[in-house]
Amino acid sequence: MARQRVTSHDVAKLAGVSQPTVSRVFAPNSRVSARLHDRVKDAASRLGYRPNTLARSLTTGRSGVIGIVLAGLSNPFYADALEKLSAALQAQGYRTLVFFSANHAAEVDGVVEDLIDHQVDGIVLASVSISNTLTERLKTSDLPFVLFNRGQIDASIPSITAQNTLGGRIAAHALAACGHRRIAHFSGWQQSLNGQERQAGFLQGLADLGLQPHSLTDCAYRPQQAAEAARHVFGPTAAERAPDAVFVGNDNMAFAVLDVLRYELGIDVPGDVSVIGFDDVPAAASPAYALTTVRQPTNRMVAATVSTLCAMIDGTQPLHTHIEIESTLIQRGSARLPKGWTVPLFAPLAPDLPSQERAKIDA
Amino acid sequence: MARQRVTSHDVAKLAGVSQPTVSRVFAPNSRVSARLHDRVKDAASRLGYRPNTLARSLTTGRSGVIGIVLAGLSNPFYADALEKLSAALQAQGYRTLVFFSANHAAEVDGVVEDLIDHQVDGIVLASVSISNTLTERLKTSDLPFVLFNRGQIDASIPSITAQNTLGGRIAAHALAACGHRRIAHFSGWQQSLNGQERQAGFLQGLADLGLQPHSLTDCAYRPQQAAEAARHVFGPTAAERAPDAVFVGNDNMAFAVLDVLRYELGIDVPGDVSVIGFDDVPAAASPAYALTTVRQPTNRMVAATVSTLCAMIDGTQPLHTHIEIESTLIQRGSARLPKGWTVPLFAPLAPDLPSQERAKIDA
DNA sequence: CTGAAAGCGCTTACAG
DNA sequence: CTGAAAGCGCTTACAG
Repeated sequence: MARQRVTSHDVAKLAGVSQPTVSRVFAPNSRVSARLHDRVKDAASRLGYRPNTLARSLTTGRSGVIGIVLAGLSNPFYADALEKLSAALQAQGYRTLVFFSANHAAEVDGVVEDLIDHQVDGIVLASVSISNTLTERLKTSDLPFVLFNRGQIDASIPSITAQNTLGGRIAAHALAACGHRRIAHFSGWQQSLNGQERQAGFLQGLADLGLQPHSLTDCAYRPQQAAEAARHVFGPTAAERAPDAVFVGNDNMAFAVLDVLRYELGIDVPGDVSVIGFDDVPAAASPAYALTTVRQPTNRMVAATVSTLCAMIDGTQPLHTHIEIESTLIQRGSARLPKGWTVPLFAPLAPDLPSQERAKIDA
Repeated sequence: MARQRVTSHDVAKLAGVSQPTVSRVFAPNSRVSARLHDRVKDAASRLGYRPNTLARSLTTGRSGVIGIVLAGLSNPFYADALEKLSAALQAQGYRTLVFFSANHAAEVDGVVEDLIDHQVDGIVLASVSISNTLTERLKTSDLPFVLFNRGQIDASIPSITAQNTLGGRIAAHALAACGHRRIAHFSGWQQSLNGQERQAGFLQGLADLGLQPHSLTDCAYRPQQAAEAARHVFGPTAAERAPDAVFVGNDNMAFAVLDVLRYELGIDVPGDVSVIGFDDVPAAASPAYALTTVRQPTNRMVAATVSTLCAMIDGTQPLHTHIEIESTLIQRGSARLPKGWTVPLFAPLAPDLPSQERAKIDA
């Protein structure tokens, strides 16, 4: 099977030049006389020649491909992010090798070895479950990588997230402003920093107001678990008095909660219960959900991720190891906020991780 | 920047063997004595050696990567398909290089050149807008490729789709069985075979019953255009009598139609109007939509795609150039079908493209 | 500006 | 089973 038969040697022969000259004609910045240049271009197009990227990568040591590791695409936040990451990377001249790894840490680790074998120039880790041993491995591998939408205790590892803690705090204040006092939280995975921070912010927000949470349920970012939690906490068999509001750890879970509330339990949202999500995925804007939610600005998170990674690849120390993009509340119909209510200005939070640098970006 | 420093030479030196022996230890089927094998493995793990895939690819001529070209992920059908394609390919030992290309044919073409340069072993084209010149180019390039969810007039090009024509026909019969007589179609892109076939099937189904369509609107697979069409056809300013049912070219557009009908126009679905979609994406099952739809069996389409592509890569002629996977109606709440209604058994359709082989798979 | 030479890190006949 | 040799298709100093 001889695909891609024609090489620079063939072109050289036809054009009557040396092989390196052909190579130079196709190199970004090379000095070749106009005469030879044209002769080579001519021969190349007659032969249908295109440089073999693999061979180029082998000599230059740069493959021009970035690996992206994702848990999956069933959460539209990641589908959107992947598409945007890929576009932004492509704009920088990179291709993207995409790996999906379910949430087993072992699997993620294997995937990364694979990525290293393929000589990727850098990695974006966008999977929530990344073992610390893996990030350690990656650190020693000397391969540039950044965590997308995934915090990390280790302050030296570059990561880009939204303001998770602030977002949780905003949600608590908003729900309280609706008049609710029995506010539950169906949280994201409490083994992930994202999940922890959103919950911590939520508790902080309640504390600001002298409130206690109705209950805290770890739903692990799984819609099914969130639906279960909704049945459990709002259903007829609930042990204690049901909450009158719930802050859900992400939109994808919030949709499941809304479905259970409205169509299984016959609860009116926001008449009886208010719901606030996190992410602002496209479906949140659909009138079928009209989900009030804390927005993660994907575009800016992607831009920060790509520029950080590119800087690292080019050998520049990134300015900030951790970048937090502003989270804002998007008001729609699932929480009965008073007209004209706006998020209060909080005193800046003491960083919950003292060693962690934080850069608030507002471009 | 010396990443991946350690090579087979380093390992060879440490293990006291020749470099090719190291190579053999890491090759799938090589004969190496147990003693040397262990010594090499040992040295390799002490050095943290892993074979350089790029170098291997350069010599073997196989990169182990498959290119996937997609228009985008905003349609959850493709998000789901991408994840499954990637998993199935990975199970066959392939990695996936993913390219998104908006719907400009020129862009898709550029992407494919890029893929060829990267020495992919094969390509899955899952973008609706692929120029015929491109498929021609691909054919001459001698690179195995298959069209996923995208038909092609040229019968020699392998493609895997659902039974689009049959699906459209089923939708027409189902809507008629609801008692509707003014049935509109908001179609998929009429420049694509998928869109054409679904519409042709729909018209055929109506013709079976002696019916005429209320109207045909090409919505190009864009939810926005479908929403526009809904406003236009069902809105108060509609020129003629509004339809009482609509078959929408895919689910993603159907959601937009449902939103307009219910929340902008106050039309009861299915009380006033029945809606049927195409795809059966996960959100169709949500009670917020409860969309009755023609199912495209993604799993089986993916399996057929991967096995066809792998066969081609291994030099086997694929048994069928065109594989159509069975389409079935999923009954939910957006069409008021009589209890117990089932799809009639149709006489097989004369193939609308005489030259095209068709294989109905029912595994 | 251009060519001859060496090398990127593997694999694969070819001998032994 | 194992090693010496050649080669995959490029790029990059090195001379000229």
